[in-house]
Amino acid sequence: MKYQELANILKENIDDGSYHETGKLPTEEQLVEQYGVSKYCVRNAISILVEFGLVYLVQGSGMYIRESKREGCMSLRNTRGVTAELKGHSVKTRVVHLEIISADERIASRMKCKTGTPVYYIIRARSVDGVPLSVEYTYYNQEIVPVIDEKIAEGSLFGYIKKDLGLNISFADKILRADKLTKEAAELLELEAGDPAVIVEDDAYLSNGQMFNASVVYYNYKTAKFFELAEIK
Amino acid sequence: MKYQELANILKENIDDGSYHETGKLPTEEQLVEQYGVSKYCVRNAISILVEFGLVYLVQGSGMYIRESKREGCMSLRNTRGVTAELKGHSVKTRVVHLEIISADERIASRMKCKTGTPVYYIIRARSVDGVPLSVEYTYYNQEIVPVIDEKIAEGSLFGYIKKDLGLNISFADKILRADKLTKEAAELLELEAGDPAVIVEDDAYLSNGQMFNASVVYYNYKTAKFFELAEIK
DNA sequence: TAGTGGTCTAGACCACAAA
DNA sequence: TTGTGGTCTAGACCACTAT
Repeated sequence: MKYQELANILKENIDDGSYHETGKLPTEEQLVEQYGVSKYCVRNAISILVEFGLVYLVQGSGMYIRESKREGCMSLRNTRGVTAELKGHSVKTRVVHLEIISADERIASRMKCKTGTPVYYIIRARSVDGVPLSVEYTYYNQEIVPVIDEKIAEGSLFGYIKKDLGLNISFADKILRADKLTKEAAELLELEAGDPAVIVEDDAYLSNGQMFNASVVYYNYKTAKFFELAEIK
Repeated sequence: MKYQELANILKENIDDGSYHETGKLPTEEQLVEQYGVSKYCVRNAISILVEFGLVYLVQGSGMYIRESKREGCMSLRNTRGVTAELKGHSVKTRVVHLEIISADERIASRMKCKTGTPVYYIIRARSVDGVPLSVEYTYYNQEIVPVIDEKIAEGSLFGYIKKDLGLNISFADKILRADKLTKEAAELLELEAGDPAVIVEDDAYLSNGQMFNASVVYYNYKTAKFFELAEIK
């Protein structure tokens, strides 16, 4: 994809400070000429930069560089796994619990599967640079993901499903709220029961529309921050 | 814009259940023919639906309808104001405090303006159907927004800035976390000090790149939920 | 009025999914 | 193999900004 490559080039240029003097990108026309691609590619590349919050556009005026303060924050939109998100830090995952259970009504409804379907129930605790970050309670439909062992669960489960199983993960619904920590989650986060937590409920789907994973993650309120870029129209 | 109109039509069709039987939209080619527009328009329209989480695309297969459980949830990405977001409910805004102050160093750094710049400092409390939803602490640069009175602050400030002042609001950076409520915020939310809260810090910019508004909003953990759609690539 | 981003068309060809 | 979404081009014209 030409436009993805162009986006990468422009991203590097921005990081290099190549456009620092003017604070804006070359015009569409100039980019078309410089890189020998069509306007379609240029606009597609730019829209990637916009999505990442690197650039904002003003019709009739130009494409301006925008620096955002996402440092140390996690993205809610680009699910690339915590490890990739917080690179440069030591992210460790500990598997607290791992078993296969038979879906009761509650779980079946949550997982959009039949009661009795075998599902993995996994509890994982994550830490960043030695500080607890999150506790995750997650279910995987075993009919879709046949094998998960402790070693696999210590790494990126999404990565495993994509690369090793060859399944196409497509999208996820997330619901985000705050609540008091349960005693159990508090212990794993080295906090007190009743302390606040950001809670993210996550339903993940394959490209065929099947839900394969449902999870609830409790985040350490002292360290976890999320960022979001909103376009206002 | 043809593609925006087409998106609206398709959105209605989806709500009507016109595509219920197959669970998917007509093919791109069919839409091109049916609506007499180019593929460009069709794809732009579809990408709006994708952004809203109404549809997901599978290359080589089709465009599938996707229902998400955003009911009662607020969006972090599409900042249209709480009132529009939660329509069907009675959203009330009470202005707790409103004054003009001179930016000290801390505020000037936060607002990216010079110390001494006059800024509005406003505290607002919102309720939905009589239940407290949020407490907002917000600053507006008075050099950009010259006049805010209590009546204006009771309504949509963004709407006022856009429609009445004719300024172009472009984008916002948000940081999201959880923390314990202060005593003051707890009182306004009818909760206890130390109770959890989702906290959203918001920096809003005009299309010329100027920041005009910074705010911190504390949400009632018993009622406030946010949703987010993540695409996984 | 000139510069620059946004919309739209027509058409070619590629990549992936499903039968 | 056929259907369907994804990429890419060339070119016309519109809408907004800045001067």
